[in-house]
Amino acid sequence: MLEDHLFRPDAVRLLEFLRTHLGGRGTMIQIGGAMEIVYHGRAASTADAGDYLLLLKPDASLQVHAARGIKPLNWQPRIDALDLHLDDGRVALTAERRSPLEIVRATVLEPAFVLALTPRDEGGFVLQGSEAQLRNLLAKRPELIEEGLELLDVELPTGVGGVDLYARDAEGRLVVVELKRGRATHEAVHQLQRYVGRVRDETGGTVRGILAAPEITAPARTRLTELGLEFREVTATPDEAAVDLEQPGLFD
Amino acid sequence: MLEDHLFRPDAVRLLEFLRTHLGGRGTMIQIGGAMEIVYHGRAASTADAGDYLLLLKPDASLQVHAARGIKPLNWQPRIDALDLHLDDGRVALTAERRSPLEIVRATVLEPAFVLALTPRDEGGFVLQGSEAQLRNLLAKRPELIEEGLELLDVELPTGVGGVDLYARDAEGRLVVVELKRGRATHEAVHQLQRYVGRVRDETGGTVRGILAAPEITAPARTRLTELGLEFREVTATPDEAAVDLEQPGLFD
DNA sequence: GTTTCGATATCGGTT
DNA sequence: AACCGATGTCGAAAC
Repeated sequence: MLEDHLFRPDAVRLLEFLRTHLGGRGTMIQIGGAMEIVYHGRAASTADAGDYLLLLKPDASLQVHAARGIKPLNWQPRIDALDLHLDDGRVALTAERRSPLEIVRATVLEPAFVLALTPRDEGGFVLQGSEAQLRNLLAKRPELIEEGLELLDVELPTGVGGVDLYARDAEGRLVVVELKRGRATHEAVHQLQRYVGRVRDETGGTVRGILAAPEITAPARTRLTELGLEFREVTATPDEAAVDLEQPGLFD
Repeated sequence: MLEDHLFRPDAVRLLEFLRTHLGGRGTMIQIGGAMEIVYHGRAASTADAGDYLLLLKPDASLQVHAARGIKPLNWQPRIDALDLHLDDGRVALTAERRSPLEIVRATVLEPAFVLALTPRDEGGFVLQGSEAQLRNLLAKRPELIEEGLELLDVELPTGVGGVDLYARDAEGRLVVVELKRGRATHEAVHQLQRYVGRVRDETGGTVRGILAAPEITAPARTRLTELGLEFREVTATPDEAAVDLEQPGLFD
């Protein structure tokens, strides 16, 4: 994985190292040390001289990490052009992106190390517990929401967004179900309200709205009740979704 | 910044390295090499053996990066407990978080390198062009939205969220302004609709609703018009916000 | 390409 | 601690 490295290189050697390794397909470059970072695009930012980690991945994404936080200080999801040059005896790395037009420029003041990595293709990655999985589970077992519920559609487009689950209850009334994999907030309540209103307008009949989530915030619960909508607790544990996945299914 | 390192260490030496350096305040650890990653918490995931970069920052955040993407494969914004032990001749690093209870475990199959970094405190970081800055600018210069607009309040709470700008127009009508720093979507339209409805209910008078953003999506524009609401283009360029910042201001 | 929506969202502010 | 809203959100799927 570690292809090459330099410790405390001078600017010329760093530049040479970068030019050598940046061409390689599948090569990942990491620079650690004192830098200044400038970003200009959808917004703009400047980071004064400080120690940062700059990571350039094989997919042409770039991120600059400081000592804190999951999120990088600056980043670029995809770089279209990369320029390297010496600027006043320092390596300046300018990453440009079109659409939107943005640049991130790192001026390397004092490089502590630079690594050239060639990670092998990553293995499989499986995530359990997404809202999509919960939706598939409930689509197959609508009785987990309410006994007698008959599924009509999944992800039904309404013009104001897609209805997660569209169904008919035991008494023949239409039911709109909005799902959340985590704690539902008042935003989810308003989302449900929009869907219910739209379906009412389109069908002219009685339409129930159910917010199905493992939890709901107190203010959201209040607002939900005011609007005549309902809440159903559905446990979205990864385990249950996994159990579901073990069975061959129609929607997986 | 680079305090210590090992290349291709065996498990015992890696474990010793980690135990030595993890205690240090302000120390950042990076492990690169073949690993397996397991996550269990709000969701659950497994990553098969592959080459990853594991980054443990001084703020007790952890992230594992694969060869693609800005976002880590697995992460933990804050670790409450870290366990290191040898498992079948391999270093297993288990990071636990309470509230919510979650774990990320990395089993290091073949470490390529490990670094101990002590980044100096980062320098200043300034971001220009946030919605908050746009709001401050427009609060000081409401005429940029409409001539004759008189500001009444900023971030006025309404029970369904805060109104970005609350004002009165030249003809004495109340105006609710919803701001977006980027392209406004139908969510912004519905947000504005909620605010306008709430203010109408509370005041009983005529209330105008203005969505102020640099752009608006076509569907959002259609819905906005249907609802009798208005759009005003406001350029949220970092440059203009920066110009504003150069003047000492009330809201900065 | 645009739009939409989920996310282990993260992050910061306020209550 | 819960709640709320912005984010340079990112990223993927649907159209």
